[in-house]
Amino acid sequence: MTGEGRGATIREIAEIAGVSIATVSRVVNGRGYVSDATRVTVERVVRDHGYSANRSARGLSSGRTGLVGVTVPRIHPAYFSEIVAGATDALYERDMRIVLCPTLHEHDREVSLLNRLVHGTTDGGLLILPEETPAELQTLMTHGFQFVVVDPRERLDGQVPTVSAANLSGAYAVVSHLLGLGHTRIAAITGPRGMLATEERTRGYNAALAAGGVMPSPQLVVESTFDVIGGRAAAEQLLGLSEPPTAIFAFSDQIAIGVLHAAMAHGLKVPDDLSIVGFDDTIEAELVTPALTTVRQPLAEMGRMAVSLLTRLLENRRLEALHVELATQLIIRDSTARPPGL
Amino acid sequence: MTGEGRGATIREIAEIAGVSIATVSRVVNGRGYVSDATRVTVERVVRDHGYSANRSARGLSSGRTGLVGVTVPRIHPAYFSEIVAGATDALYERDMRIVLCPTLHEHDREVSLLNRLVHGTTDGGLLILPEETPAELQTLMTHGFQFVVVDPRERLDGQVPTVSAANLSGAYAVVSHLLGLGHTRIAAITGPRGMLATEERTRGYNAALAAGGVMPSPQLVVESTFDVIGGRAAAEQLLGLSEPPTAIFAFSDQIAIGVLHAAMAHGLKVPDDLSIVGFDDTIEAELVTPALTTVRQPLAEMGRMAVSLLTRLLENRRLEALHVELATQLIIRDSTARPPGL
DNA sequence: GACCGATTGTGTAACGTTACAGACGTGATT
DNA sequence: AATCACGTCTGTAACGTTACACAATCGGTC
Repeated sequence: MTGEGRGATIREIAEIAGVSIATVSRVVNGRGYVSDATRVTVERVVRDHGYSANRSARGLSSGRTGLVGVTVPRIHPAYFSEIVAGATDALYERDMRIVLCPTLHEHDREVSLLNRLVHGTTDGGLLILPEETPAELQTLMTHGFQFVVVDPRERLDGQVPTVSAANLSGAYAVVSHLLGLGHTRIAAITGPRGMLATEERTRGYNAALAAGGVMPSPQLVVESTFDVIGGRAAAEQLLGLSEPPTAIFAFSDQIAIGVLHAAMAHGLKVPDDLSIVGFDDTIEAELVTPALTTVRQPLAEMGRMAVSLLTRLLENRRLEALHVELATQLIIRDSTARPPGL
Repeated sequence: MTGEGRGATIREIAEIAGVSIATVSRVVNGRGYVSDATRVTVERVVRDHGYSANRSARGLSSGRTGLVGVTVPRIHPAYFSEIVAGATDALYERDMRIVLCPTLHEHDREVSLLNRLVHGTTDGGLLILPEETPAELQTLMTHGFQFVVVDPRERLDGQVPTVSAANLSGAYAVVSHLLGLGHTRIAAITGPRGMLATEERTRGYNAALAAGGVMPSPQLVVESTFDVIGGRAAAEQLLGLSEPPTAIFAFSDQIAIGVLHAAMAHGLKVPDDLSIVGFDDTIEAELVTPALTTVRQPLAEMGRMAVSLLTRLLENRRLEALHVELATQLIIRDSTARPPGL
């Protein structure tokens, strides 16, 4: 049945140590009463024989697997990998491991993946930018699956625990910064319509313009995907206007880099001829020239926070009503300056 | 004992379908003889009740967990995440999942992690740029743990299956390209001494210089860490020489970006005043300006290949003597040109 | 000296699955 | 008629652990 994978069983350890398996179990798990003498003896035997509990058996018996499923659209973009890195780190401290499931943005794949994770594979889940509708997430909850959503795609009401960043205030800070430099024709290249991040940042953008007494102009707001290609195309559109913007607020660093490329293609110097601001503060922001002014999202921290919520959830069984929003911070680098002629 | 995690058990499915649990198991796993009629019936019941086998129970009974442990220094740098992405993808196709373990470059952490992975947690492992000494890896093997090493840090002899990239020929192609452009003062910023990647690329560098009839100059070879900071510092050193190089071959894209920053700080135009070549072809290479000429390592492919080796290993029990080296390819972009004055 | 509560240890029934050893027809072959 | 091979299905023993009920020991206290 089993492979030849070495490693003593709890029964062997018990026999060698001259105690019952229950005692060994209690020593290993650190629960229940065990005298110091017995504990020391058992611990020595365990160490000498390199014993480590079989996780499948433990999972079957206790109902805990020590595994947390993490679904994520794709591993690769820095945005996601930073969140995952934070989560993995926090889980490691709790002696738990991560089961990574990239969904490739495919809704069905994500659903089937979750179904499989639910039953006996994992203790709970972290859903990063999930494809599920709020209704599907509700269903998942009522089925007894414990999870935390990181960076929700849509607004989730009440029940589902979420961790997100302060998108609105981040966007507000960006536009205030640009207004402060003297810009008035400030464009925005948003993410896809309907996404929470897009909506919130747009609201921050509008609010800051209003506070600065600047009339918003519809043609200065262009929708895009959150990547370099989309950013570049949107920037082309903006730079082709009869009265082009002097500053562009890109809703992701990737978009901002696309803008940078477009600006160069147009022979514009950044930040002298055009100011550019990104969002996220992934590593790329500091690699490009000029280094991007951007909004720092505490990505790793979001991952850690999500783990923290999840473990509390797993212990207490739905305690606190939790929607956590972590603060964002404007990072001023070299891609923003006063508008030309000022 | 168990949590309230819903989901029917195999016994319930069997009862509803009017067959034995053994039959359900055979249908679900697609092994053994089952008549078409029974198969269809069981499949319908399974679908209707959203049944999915409890993985812990399966793991306990069959000795297979369907989980593969992946150790990786850090998740985040594109270099690693691309390999992991490839591996995850390949595992998904085999209905297996990945248990991700970042080692943070800590040798002890990696060892303890592996010890825990060995017993009943995973079926095997993928060790990306492992910290273990060859001797430790040998021990691991003789203990019956099945694994594949991706991008070995040191040369591993015979027994341990490895997947790596054609470092030597990649480096050779870089230097040939630079020589072809007319460069003769070609510097190299290597990775840390002793690492296989460093050694191989250095050999390729030297071989190409020799083939081109160019005398190597020791002061043109500088050691660095594989990151931007190290690259920048090493570049400063090279650019400060009385007779600075006209081209710099960086042993990673990160290093190359550091060089780019240093060049800008020195007021040098790339590629007009200085040609720069990277290695890896991670996304960053295309983001920066000018886009980097670099050596493409098929990172995702390496991950996929490692999975392929591992699954064969898990099925056949050590079949083929396997050291796979995947081809690299020179990608010429905008950071290389003829040397100044030619 | 009987009883109590606090400690420490034991024995064993789950947990849900797979693997294996059959049972039972059913034709074909001897 | 006996035997065999084959296809289909059943029943049940593991797998290694945890949780739980319960025994044993030991001071103290009435």
